[in-house]
Amino acid sequence: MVEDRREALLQAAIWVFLRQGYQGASVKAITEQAGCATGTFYLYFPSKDDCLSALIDRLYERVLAAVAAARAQETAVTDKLWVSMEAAVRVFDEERQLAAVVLRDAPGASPLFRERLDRVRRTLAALIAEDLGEAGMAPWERECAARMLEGALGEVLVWQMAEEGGTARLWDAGQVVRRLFWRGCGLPARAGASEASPRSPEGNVLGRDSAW
Amino acid sequence: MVEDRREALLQAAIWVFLRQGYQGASVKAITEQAGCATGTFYLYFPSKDDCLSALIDRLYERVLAAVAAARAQETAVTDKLWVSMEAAVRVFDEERQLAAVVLRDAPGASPLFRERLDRVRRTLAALIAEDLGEAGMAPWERECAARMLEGALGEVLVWQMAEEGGTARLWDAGQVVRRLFWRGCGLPARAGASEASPRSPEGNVLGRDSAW
Amino acid sequence: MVEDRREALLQAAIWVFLRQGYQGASVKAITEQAGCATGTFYLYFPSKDDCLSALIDRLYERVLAAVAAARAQETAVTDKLWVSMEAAVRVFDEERQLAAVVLRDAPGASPLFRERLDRVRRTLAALIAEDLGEAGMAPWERECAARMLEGALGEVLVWQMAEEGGTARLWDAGQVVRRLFWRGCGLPARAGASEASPRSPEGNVLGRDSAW
Amino acid sequence: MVEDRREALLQAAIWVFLRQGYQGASVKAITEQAGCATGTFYLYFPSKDDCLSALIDRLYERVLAAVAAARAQETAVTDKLWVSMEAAVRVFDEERQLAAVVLRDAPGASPLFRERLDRVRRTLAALIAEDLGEAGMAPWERECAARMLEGALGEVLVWQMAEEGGTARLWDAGQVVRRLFWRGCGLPARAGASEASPRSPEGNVLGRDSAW
DNA sequence: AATGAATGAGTCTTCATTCAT
DNA sequence: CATGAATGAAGACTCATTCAT
Repeated sequence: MVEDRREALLQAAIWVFLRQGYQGASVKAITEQAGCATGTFYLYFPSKDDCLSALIDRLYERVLAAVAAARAQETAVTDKLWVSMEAAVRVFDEERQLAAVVLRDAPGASPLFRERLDRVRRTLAALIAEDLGEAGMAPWERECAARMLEGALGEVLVWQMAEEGGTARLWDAGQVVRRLFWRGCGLPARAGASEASPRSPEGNVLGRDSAW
Repeated sequence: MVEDRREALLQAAIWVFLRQGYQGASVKAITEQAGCATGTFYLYFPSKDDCLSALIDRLYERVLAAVAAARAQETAVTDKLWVSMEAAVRVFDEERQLAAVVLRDAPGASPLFRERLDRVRRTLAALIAEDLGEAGMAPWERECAARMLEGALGEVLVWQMAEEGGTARLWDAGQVVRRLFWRGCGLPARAGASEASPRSPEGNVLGRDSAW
Repeated sequence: MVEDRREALLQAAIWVFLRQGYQGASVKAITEQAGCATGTFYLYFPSKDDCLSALIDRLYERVLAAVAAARAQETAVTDKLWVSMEAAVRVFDEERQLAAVVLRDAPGASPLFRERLDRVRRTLAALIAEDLGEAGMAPWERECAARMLEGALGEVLVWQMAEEGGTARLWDAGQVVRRLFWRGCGLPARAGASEASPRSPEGNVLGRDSAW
Repeated sequence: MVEDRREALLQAAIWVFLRQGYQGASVKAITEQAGCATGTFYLYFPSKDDCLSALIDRLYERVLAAVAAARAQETAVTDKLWVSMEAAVRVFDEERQLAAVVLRDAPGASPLFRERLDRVRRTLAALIAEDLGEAGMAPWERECAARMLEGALGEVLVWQMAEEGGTARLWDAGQVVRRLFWRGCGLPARAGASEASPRSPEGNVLGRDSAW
């Protein structure tokens, strides 16, 4: 089916970009990984650039959708912020390779991607900043804090992805970031937060008694 | 002088990488910007890759030197951490273009750079983690927190560098990150911290009475 | 019907070749213009080359047929030559797009087309040369003159086709060429020749009193 | 020397275009013929297109220069026209391969070349038309006649170039065209014209007694 | 030390042609 | 007959790197 091919190519692109970087990856390498001929790539993407753009869009569609869905469940502003962060971390965790490619390679690949990435980032940052505003933070700090959160999550993701042997503990790391950010913003402690959503097989690494 | 040439080439490389990205920049563009012939580049760098490597090294030499110098002035662990962050922000602010190139382009350019970048990052992260350990944070959280801080500072830097019209407020943004991180880690409030080192012309944007 | 499809493809090919040139035109563009799928093209032509070959053949079949028919009406050699030229111009005028494609694109496209084109040209040139021989011109000049006539008519055609706004006056231009060639060959003036076959809507542009 | 390389590439391009056509010729084939590497081509021409453009310009620079020089020697209008034609034929004869490439391949290669070619053609046609005007021909016929002459000379050139075995008699053929055109325009016979400039080794093929 | 012309491997992309449906 | 997705060879062009001067 048409969508299967496109999907296979996108997955292959993620796989190859992750290993060779965007610039280092040739279209030939992608199609070989996808199991089709070079020309086939161009039946699904106008250019190599458009392929990466599609990946960027894909990641943020998923993040935005998850965040929107999570927020819809809550009424209180701080609750919305709290679940938003969780939703974002969850998507990063589930789509870790896609996320690593987009967050690591796209910014340096070309101003084009930077701009595209920034559009969605601004959307997310605006959401977070809005929440923080309602929580009483001044405008400029809000923006900084929102960007800080994005950078922190991205870095933690890329860091964990680089760990050898599939021992990545993205989810746990995401929880740490969330907690630290939360407290840093002076928001009210959330009792039992950490136990609420253990996701890593080993269970939540943060003990109940942790000052965290 | 030999060092002048090398320096001119490094500056030219920063200038060109910042605008075209690492992969998008040709050696020819760099030498033209530096005012010398293409071949001359190879008298000072074995390859284009080595040029970026030199920039990575340069940034971290400066960061590490500044951090070390700042720490030497303090005795208390929390004080060391506090001034370390300030020192890092100061270097990022002073070498903003260099920092933007290294933090934005290097990770996506090749595994080679990722590795090199990671070596120094680990050094810094270890320092921060050590401080946090003495401040009572558990080992795993410490690492996460350290990475988070690095990611946050990098993101805020790149974000501000992208702002049009030279209105970048790197220093202010760095302060916000520092404060938020500090509180997030549950470290004791530092009275009057923000007023201690106003660097942006407009003065510190965070008013004395800010909850921050 | 089968012939309809083939005809539609040939018309589409003319349309596309005229705008993009033979090499610049893709089979896909032709089939899109013809309203069918890419593969369908190959049910009617073994290759893209054969399609242009078919157009070359088509033009010269028509020219040769018209010339033959016109000549059959006359008995005197000079009369045969005179009406031959008129017949050729008429076909070029009626099939101006086809003629423009064949005369403009085919020679440069490949030795293959040059050869094919040349075969028919030789046929026509031989006819003309024969007439000129009976009119007393030496063998070598006859050949030159015949080629000259072909080149002149082709050039005038392409020139007029390039004129903007559909103001092409192919027929008139053809008449001028015919007259000039006729006199150039030292053939006896043909009284009232120009009035005999006004074809352009505006009527013959050459007034009766013209030295021409 | 720099100009040598460029010249070698242009000559190689003529050689290859003549045999394979413009589109059929690869840059690799040109550089191999010129004895240098593929990339070298791009040190001298921004693109393959620019190479053909340079050839077009070169041909017409030479034609225009020769025509201008010839005209400068004459005062009477008909003399100017007469020597103009001779000059053009001489250049076509001397630069026969260049001329064949430009006249045969350029028109079909792309609208770009058509336009470029047409600019110079208009210049030449205007000159001829002007002369014919002073000789009493009506405006519209003048233009037709000028184009006709261009087409005739071009066709005769390409025709002769296609002859096998280097037996091309371009100069002779050009003389025939000139004579026929001259008489066709009703211009006064030029006594002994043909004997004035025998150029082909075999001597002028047109006997003194020829009606021509 | 400096130059910059030359190299040629490698890239993205196009497109004539095929063939399973 | 018709389709149009798939193919893969080929081509224009780039650019890091070298080296004779």
